[in-house]
Amino acid sequence: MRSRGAPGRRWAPRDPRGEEAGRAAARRSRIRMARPAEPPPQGIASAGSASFPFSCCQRGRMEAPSEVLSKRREKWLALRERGIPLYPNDFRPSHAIGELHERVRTDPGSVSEDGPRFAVAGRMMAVNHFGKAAFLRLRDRSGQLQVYLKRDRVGEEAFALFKQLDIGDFLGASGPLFRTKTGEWTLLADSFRLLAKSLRPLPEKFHGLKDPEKRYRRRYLDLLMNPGVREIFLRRSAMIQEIRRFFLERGFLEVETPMMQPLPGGAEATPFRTHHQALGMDLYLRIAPELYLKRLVVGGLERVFEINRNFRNEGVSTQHNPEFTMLEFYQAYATYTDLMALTEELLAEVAARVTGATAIPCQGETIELAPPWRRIALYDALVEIGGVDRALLGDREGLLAFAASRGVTVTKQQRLGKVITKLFDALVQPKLIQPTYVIGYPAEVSPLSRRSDESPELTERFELFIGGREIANGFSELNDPLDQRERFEQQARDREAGEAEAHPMDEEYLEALEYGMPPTAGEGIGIDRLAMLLTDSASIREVILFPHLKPRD
RNA sequence: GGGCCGUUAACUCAGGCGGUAGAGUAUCUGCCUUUUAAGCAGAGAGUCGCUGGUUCGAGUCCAGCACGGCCCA
Repeated sequence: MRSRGAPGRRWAPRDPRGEEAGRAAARRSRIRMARPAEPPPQGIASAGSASFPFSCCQRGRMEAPSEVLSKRREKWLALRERGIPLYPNDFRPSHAIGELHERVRTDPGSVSEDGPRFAVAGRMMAVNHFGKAAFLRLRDRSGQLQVYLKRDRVGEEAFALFKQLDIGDFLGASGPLFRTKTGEWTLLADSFRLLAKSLRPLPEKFHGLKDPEKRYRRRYLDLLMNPGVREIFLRRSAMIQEIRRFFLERGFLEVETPMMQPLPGGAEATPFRTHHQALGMDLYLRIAPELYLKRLVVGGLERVFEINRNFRNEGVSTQHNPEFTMLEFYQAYATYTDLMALTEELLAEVAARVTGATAIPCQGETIELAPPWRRIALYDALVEIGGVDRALLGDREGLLAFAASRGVTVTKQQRLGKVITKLFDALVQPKLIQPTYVIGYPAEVSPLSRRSDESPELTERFELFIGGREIANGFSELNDPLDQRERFEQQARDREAGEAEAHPMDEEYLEALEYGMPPTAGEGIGIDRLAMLLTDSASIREVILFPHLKPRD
């Protein structure tokens, strides 16, 4: 039924040699009248019918449509009655709008009112109506272009149709480019077509869409109306591409490991539980890919990385979304020291490529990502930055009292290492604005980390803090299967003592270690947190397209 | 989980001590063939988040609930 022949192509002169012929054809028939109106499909009401086949959902409830919505529906039905195709899909733009801007920038001489014709398609974002002419703005993925529509050029019938169209509709237009008297390059339409009709008005053009709830629930409108939002997600995407390139260049293999796991390991967190019907078994959404990635190192994939989602069944905040994206990477024959150097290089390079500089703005301050970064031992940080008396560090009871005095809540059964990290989170972390590695974590809070050769109660582990937020966590991996078994056993005892998030015993992982894992270092970097950093966003919801929200009702 | 704040037209927001609901944008009608948040004239548009209470009378006061935001845990 759809015409794919010459008549259809006159709207899309992809072959420059066809432009002249196309223009002539366009003059002959300025509006592409549709085939005779087909009878409406069964079950779809026609104009005047009591029930409209449209969603009446307003603010999450079913309601009578407002006047504004009713008007659009009436127009929609009227256009259909006239046989205007509301959703044709055979228009082919000859250029993206950005390509036209590039052309007039680099070769303005080749473009004029008498010059080549172009066909563009996009959403109509604004229109200035005059009596017998109109300016409108079409936006596509690459930019925005003004189109000038004159009745005596597109024809009376087509112009009358245009007057029935709305902001938000998709249009295709073709014609030459000219400059208005204010100097703006504008497409002088020989013809246009409706490509998709909209039934709902876009938010107001000047104030846009501000209500955070509406922005997140209807992110498409947010993307349309708030230019900064689009920039954030373009930058997030660029950031991930640069990270991927960085690791691929260094001989890392990108892999994907299970999201549904029979045992949720690799981190301390409450998992989401799900169920496999056919297998009749419970599964957990992963809280980390760590144990699977290390199995791959056992299997000889000495450098692997994964960028993928983790799920943690915890509260929602400006720093936490139940699902979040994590980069994890593992490198054999490396230590946590090597990873600290690698991470400095990674983040400085990614920041420079994505933002243009290694110094980035962060909530009113400037953060310098160029190496080297500060490194400080956990206990020194507690004393020097957190104001903890050094004499208290080995004294669990004294620390408990100190924690209570600072309003840090610690449960009675929690062991010393846990108290230490809680104090750190409350007293030190918010002050670590410039990139800082905190090193030397107690073994009891690091059940997967290799012990330090000098101080076996500590591990070869670091956490990276930037802007007061934890960005990365890395360590030399524990590859001694006996020590690993003992750590798991201690975790099991902690769990029995009430630590619900203690790491579960994982016999299959231990079996893999028993086959032998080369000395390895591994690290996880929170991609959402990094995106917040590189876009200067205060909330994680600003860097996640569809952050978790409760359903309305 | 706790505290504070918010929810009024499609969008952004006003609504003093309780008395018939307001503006701008958008929409509709008329005029306008180089506008830029176009302009001029006119018109229409609301379950004031939900439920209950107080009151002759509730957008406004009270209670509960829902959703969201910020802070704390």
